[in-house]
Amino acid sequence: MSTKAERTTAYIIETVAPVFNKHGYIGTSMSDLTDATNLTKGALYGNFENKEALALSAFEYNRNLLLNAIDEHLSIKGKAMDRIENLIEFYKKYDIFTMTMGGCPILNVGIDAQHNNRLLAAAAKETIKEIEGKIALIFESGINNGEFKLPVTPLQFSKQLFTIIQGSIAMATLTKDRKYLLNTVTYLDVLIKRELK
Amino acid sequence: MSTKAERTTAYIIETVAPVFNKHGYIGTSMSDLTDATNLTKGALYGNFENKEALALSAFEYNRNLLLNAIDEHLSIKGKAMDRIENLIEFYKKYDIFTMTMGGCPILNVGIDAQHNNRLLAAAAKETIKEIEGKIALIFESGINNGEFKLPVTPLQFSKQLFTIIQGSIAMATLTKDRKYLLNTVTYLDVLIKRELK
DNA sequence: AACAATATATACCATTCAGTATAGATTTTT
DNA sequence: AAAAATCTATACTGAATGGTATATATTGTT
Repeated sequence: MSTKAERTTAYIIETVAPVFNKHGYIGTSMSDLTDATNLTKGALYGNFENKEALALSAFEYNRNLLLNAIDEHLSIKGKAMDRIENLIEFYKKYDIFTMTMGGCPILNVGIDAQHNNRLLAAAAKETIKEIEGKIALIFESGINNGEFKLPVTPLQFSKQLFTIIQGSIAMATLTKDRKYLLNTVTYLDVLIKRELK
Repeated sequence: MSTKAERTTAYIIETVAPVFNKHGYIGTSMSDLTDATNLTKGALYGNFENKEALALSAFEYNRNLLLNAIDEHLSIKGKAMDRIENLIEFYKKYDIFTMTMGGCPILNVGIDAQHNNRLLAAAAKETIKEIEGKIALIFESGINNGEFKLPVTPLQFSKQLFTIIQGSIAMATLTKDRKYLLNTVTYLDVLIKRELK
């Protein structure tokens, strides 16, 4: 069983995560957080050292949700190609998935923190690396199984795939139009099948 | 000849634009702006109604720099395909181009303003539409000249092209690695030539 | 149930925030 | 060059900022 303190710490992170993700590090005030949590400053500062620690925990929380979802979609039974397609299907509905967290945490935090907070910016960058690595592993297994060949290294191919995905996320976010996700990610599906043989 | 007041207004916008673009609307304080301009609040508030008007003018300034550069690269002599390739070459060095303004204004302002400022968010969205339209016009002329055919409408093709470009911009920004621009935009070049015939 | 440990609420701190009134300086016009 | 118009510096608001000290509740342990 978890102690009460652990549960409130978890509650704070969950509640605070979408607020930080939406309004950014500077754009989020401590009073925004006391409003959202219905707790007082004493409670927040009792559980976290300062605003920065809160923001970092909040990002880590969203990041884990995302990485877990990616792992889940990449670990289905079947060929490597099936796993990649399953991931692409996930990104078609990425806007719905990130709804509760208030948008893509990588994009939001990464851009927001760029010139405002070193640790957050580094965390976003690190998350990208992790995702690229996960996708690359699938491509690698597909090559080793003799399932397909790639024109470039698995990591390079993974990077280009994720770049297009992140592009459609950015465009869908900036224009508030989910068609960018649907169309481009669908196009991506066609593209990969053509490239891999 | 321009009056002194017009020149200081222009000076303020130029000086303030990269500050807003880097630190965002909320992340930029009026004292940041007095520091950057070496002017006082009186001067700033004498030339602009408030912080929001300043931020809007700043974005408009960066946006115009970008749109002019795009127009320039799309209006060279030659076939439609040459113009598109010339634009792609421009985006290969986009990080250098946006250096002085502190990064891509569409991405930075669009993401930053998403939940913080309606007008700025709308302005970023509108700029995307304009760029997509400009690119679509070139594709249209290429079709009308019998230069190539497209698998989808010119605007749709333009949107997908720009999505991939914006993806490489986002990734290059988030990871501080310009290889994303080089690789993906190069890949884009190959892709288009294959798709268009 | 009583005590110790911990968690939360309250009231406060100095600082910074966007914005303003006004006086003085500088242009522009006559 | 004098007068009118405009622009900028200074000093100031009240409100909000992140953070803290401390008192009061609420836990967990004996």
